[in-house]
This record gives sequence, structure tokens and C-alpha cells, in this order.
Amino acid sequence: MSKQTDDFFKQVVSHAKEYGFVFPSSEIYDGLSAVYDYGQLGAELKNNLKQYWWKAMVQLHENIVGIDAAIFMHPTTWKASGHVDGFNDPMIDNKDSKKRYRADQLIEDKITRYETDGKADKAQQLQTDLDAALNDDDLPRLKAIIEEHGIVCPVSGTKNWTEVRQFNLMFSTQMGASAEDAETVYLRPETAQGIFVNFLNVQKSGRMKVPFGIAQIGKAFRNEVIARQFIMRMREFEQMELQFFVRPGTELEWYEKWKEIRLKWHLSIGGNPVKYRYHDHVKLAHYANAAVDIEYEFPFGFKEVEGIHSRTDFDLKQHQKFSGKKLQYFDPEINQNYVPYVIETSIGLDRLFLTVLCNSFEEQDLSTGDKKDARSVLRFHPTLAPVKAAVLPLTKKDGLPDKAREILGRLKMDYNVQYDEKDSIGKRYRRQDAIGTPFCITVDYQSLEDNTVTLRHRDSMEQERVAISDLNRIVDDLVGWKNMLAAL
RNA sequence: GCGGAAGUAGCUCAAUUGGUAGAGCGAUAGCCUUCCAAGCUAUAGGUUGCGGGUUCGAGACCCGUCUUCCGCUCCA
Repeated sequence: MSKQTDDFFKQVVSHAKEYGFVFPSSEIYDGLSAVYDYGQLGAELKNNLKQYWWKAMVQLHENIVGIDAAIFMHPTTWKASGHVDGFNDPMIDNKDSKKRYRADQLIEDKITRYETDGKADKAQQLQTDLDAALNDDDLPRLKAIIEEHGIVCPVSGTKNWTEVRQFNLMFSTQMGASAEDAETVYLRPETAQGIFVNFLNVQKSGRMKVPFGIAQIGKAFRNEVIARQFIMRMREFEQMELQFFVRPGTELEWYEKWKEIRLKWHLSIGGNPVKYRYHDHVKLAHYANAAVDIEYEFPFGFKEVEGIHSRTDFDLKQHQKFSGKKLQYFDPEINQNYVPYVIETSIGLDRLFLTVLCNSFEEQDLSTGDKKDARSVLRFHPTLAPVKAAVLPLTKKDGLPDKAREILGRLKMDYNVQYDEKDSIGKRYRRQDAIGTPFCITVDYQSLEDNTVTLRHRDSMEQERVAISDLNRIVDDLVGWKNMLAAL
């Protein structure tokens, strides 16, 4: 990361904290690693992003509906999805080479070596020990085996090992009041499974016909080994996902379609097109037959914001297998029963939030001649802005505040608006710029005579004279959802 | 998780070899002001991340710990 972009990112982060967008979690206790809270303005912005996504996906598509599944799910869900096995590896580090290995693989390698050396007995015995230890999840035993057999690090050649540790990316907790019969349940590491297990419920109760989609916005939790870069990778995060069910054989067609739709959506929130790109996955996950990321160029480089995966029928088939329930669809057009294929689009909402911040923030130089001047401005799309308008009396005397509050009273029925009478009018404009308010409405002496006000625009800093009676209509045209949605 | 760096007011930073923690911006209450910040007066806000140690005395030195950043590693 260059010095310049590094400074820019630091500015964005401190601006986010200074103006109430994002705070470190439980900061008075030193914070909690990789957990953040959204403040008064951050919550508004995040809610607007969610609403925009939901409207664009659910409201605009006849064949997409939204659900809200619980964070807790039956433990078997995660066996079926592969999360229990896939993320339960016993790891060990060599302190000299700083390399990390899977403990069971180190031992497997040793077994192979015994075999090639013709020590079949030893190999057999070690295999038995290993299987027993893995079966019992006995981590100290694994460490003991490594020590007993003098296994060394392939890189450093030393036996200077750490303890064997289990790396499971899923958070777990106990369900059930008493400790004896409590059951271990997980905090979901992805929202997708809540959709898959409800596939039939939604399909039948909603009379859905393939192709159709189920959308969901919700929290997910991953116990990341390392989590860094502000809200890029958090332990508790929010996803916005669509699982789109299609007839087998048509999935790649739909995959291409969703790739296009989703990029267009990102561009519609005001992003600079050169900052977005597709990044195809070379190595595909076990469940996918095509996968691409939509990446955004953050100050620290291109990073994934949204993933679009062709998940085949892997998930539904797994749940069929583990639950013993049929998860199939009868397609009247071709008179066939089948397990639908799935195209997934999955956004990290917190990352999306960060792209919007990075995209919008500017330290603008307004110097003219010898007069130095600058402002911090967040150029949010007006529809997404946390505060839509500020109503400002030019001075706080002569009845101007009363008139301003009257206008405020009408606007606040429809929008999040602010009132401010402190300090000079210029300073108040700048304060609103800093939180990204697209419009300021200023009440002056003329307003008292002819019921007009000035409407000041954040981006151009220009102002126009408008009638108070026209305000609701004008503001609605500028910040309503219609504009954004029509552009899709 | 390993290695390196850092942590002082809401933000950006000061504080001679260890000797009474300050400034600018921001905020609050006023004054001034008829449309683009930094004018005037006053005020608030810090056990220097936290805990321990050395010392007559620690923001500074030592140990531990937490958090953040950078690199490596990891990322179904």
C-alpha cells in the first residue's frame, strides 16, 4: 500500500469514527478484536444499503422472495454443509521455521516413511494410534505421538513444536438449561444454509416455480484466525444473499445473467466503474462448478465484495441425504422431478459499506487565490445518505427558527432530517457535507415574506430558490428509491 | 498464529538526558453575522490503553497484557 492510499484509508477510518459511522466494539474496555459497532449515522447508511438491495432483489423480481432464518440451526445442518469436517483441522506450528502444519498430515507422512523403510509394524501401530487420537479429538495425544516418533519440521528440521490446536471457524455455544443434556449448537458461519433448509417450505407455501430465488439478509459468524483491515474481515458480519434455484443444465446461463445484474447493481450506487472488476476463481470449492468475485479496488488493493457461485445441487443433495427428506421439485414443463441447481450471489454487507465510504470520501480543496479553504465531504448517493436534508435558519433570531422548525416538522414525516442553528451558515453547510447530507434548506428573511427557501446542493455547493410548498416533491424526486431502482 | 511497529482529549499531534500532561481542529454556552469553515468571550474533555515493577519522582525505563497497523500465513 502506498503512503498516499495508506493515508487516505486512515482518513476514512478516523472520519468514520469521528462522525459516528463505525466504532470499535466495547471500546471503553479496549475493544474486542475484529468486532465493530455501527454508530448513529453508520446504522442509517447500512439500513439504506440493506433496503436498496432488498428492493432491487425481492421487490423488482416477481420470482424472488425474502426470508429471515434463525442464526441457530440444527447441528446436523453443519455436518451436511461440510462445515464441521471442513474446519476442524488439528494444527501445529514449528517455532523455528514458523510454519504451520496439519498435525494429522505430519503423522501420515511419518507412516508413509515407515512403510517405505520397510517398517510395516511401526507404520501399522502408528496408524492405529493416530486414528484413535483423531476419533477422540485428543489433541495432547497427537502432540505426544509427534514427540514419541521424533517427527521433525520438514523446513527447519527441528522438534520445537507448539501445542496442537483445533482451528474451527465456527463459534459454538450450548443450548439447553442444564449442562448435562445441553447440546452444542453453532452460530451460523454463513446464511446460505437457512435458505437451503427452507427450500421446500418456501417453494410450496409460496407456490414458487423454478427458476425462482430466495433472498436473505442476516448476521453470520466466523472465528477467523486473523481478521484485519477495519471492517473488511470481522468475526461477526452481515451477508446479503440470494440463492436462485434453476433447472439442471441451465445453471451456467443463469450464472452469467446474475454476474451482469449484480455488477450493474454495484455501479448504480455511484461507484466508479474502473474500481470494479470480475475475478474468476481458478480453484473451485468442492460444491461449485463456476465462481467469480466482484472485486472493488480498496485503498489496500482489489478485494472481494460479492461472490457469485454456481453451487450445483450439492447443498440440497447433502440436506436430502442427512435429513432423509426429499428436496426436489416437480417441473410440469418437462414432467420431471429433480433437485434444482443453485446460483448464489452473496455480498458482505460490511465490505459494501466500506466501498461506499471509500467511494464517497473526499478532502476537497476549495482554495481561491490566497484564501486557503477545504472541506471534508461524503458524496453518498442521495438515496443512501443517512441524513437526507438539514433545515437551517439563517440566523437564530427574528422568528427564523420557528419557520425552519415548521418546515422540519413536515419533512421528518418522510425522511431523516436534521435541524441546526449553531454557528455561521457556512460552517453548518460544511458540517452537513462531512456527514454526506445531500441537501440543505435555508430559511431567511425572504422566506417569511414569500414562503420560499434556498436549497443548497452538497456536491456542486450551488443553491436555488424554491417554494416551501414544493419542497416535499422536490426532495422526493432527489432522494426517493424510484431513481435508483429505475436505473437498474 | 509468527515477526516488526504503535497506543497521550472526539480527531491530528506536542511534552529537553525521567521532574507540575499541552496545542490546533472539533464540541458546548453566549456574542457577532442577511448564504459557504478557521472572528470574540467562556466552558467541558486525559489515572498518558490496562496491570505490575524500577525510582525521591514514570507519558518516557523494564515485564506482562489488550487493541490497532504492516509483512508472512490462512481464508469451504
